[in-house]
Amino acid sequence: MGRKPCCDKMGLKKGPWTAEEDEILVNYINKNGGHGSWRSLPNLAGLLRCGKSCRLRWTNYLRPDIKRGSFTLEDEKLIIQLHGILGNRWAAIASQLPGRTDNEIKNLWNTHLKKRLICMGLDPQTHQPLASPHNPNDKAHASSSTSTRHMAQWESARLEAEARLSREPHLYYNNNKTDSDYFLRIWNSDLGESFRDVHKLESSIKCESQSATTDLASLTPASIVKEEFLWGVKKIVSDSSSSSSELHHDSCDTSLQLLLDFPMNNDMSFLEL
DNA sequence: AAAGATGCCAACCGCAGAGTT
DNA sequence: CAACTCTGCGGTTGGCATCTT
Repeated sequence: MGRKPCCDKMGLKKGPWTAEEDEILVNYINKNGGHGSWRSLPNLAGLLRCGKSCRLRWTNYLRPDIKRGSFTLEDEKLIIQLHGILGNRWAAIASQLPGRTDNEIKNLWNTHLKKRLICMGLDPQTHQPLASPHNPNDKAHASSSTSTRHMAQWESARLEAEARLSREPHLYYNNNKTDSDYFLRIWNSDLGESFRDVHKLESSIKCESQSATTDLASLTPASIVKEEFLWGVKKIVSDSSSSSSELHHDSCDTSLQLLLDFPMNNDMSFLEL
């Protein structure tokens, strides 16, 4: 659905912000305990800017929790790892680096990190070795990347949920509306913890004896915890979603399957470069 | 010293999704 | 349910700073 840009009004100032404008904006937000509606803020605060420009200036520069200064090596490494999982989803990446903005990370990526990956012989988009005509590792890489992609899929969902919760913490307690939020909530609960323990145990048994696992799982308390966990997830979904569509159930089932296959030891070593 | 190239980053633009009327 | 508003996001750009020739 199309919509007119908010900056089409004549007479509104564009370009770099002055110290006076910054001060007006900060004072207004501090005095009113928040920005309220961005659209009406410029009029109320007495700024000749559009709301969008004010929001950008605040979120990228004036916010009190903004971290200034250069990125550390650890930060850069984390950004590269997260980019490998999330791609160009700068906001999701920024949510994992407190005090850093998506714009800042995007700029860092475009000016430094992208080039660094290219220098290392890696494709900055896929993080795979740049295609070479006779690279013997290509085949092995393709098969290993399948499992990595699977884990990345789950991690991506988790990060998105965390990003949402960090923006709107109230969602943690009520009105959870998306699959990722449901899963994060129950995943972090006591039930989720029990499930992880059980699944870890089952996995180790499976390594030792493939055939014994199913019988064991069907008879021990492990299966009960597992069933209880899955029931809990489904219940949260059905309780919270008044209009459950076919699509919703499909994605729920898919996520459940991913959940069951996700590594249980929180080992993120597969992210290492 | 001057001109052009390159790097960097704040800010803008337009799209999309969610919420509201 | 359509029309509209608000907000967030990612891509892109303008302009200043620095480097190179």
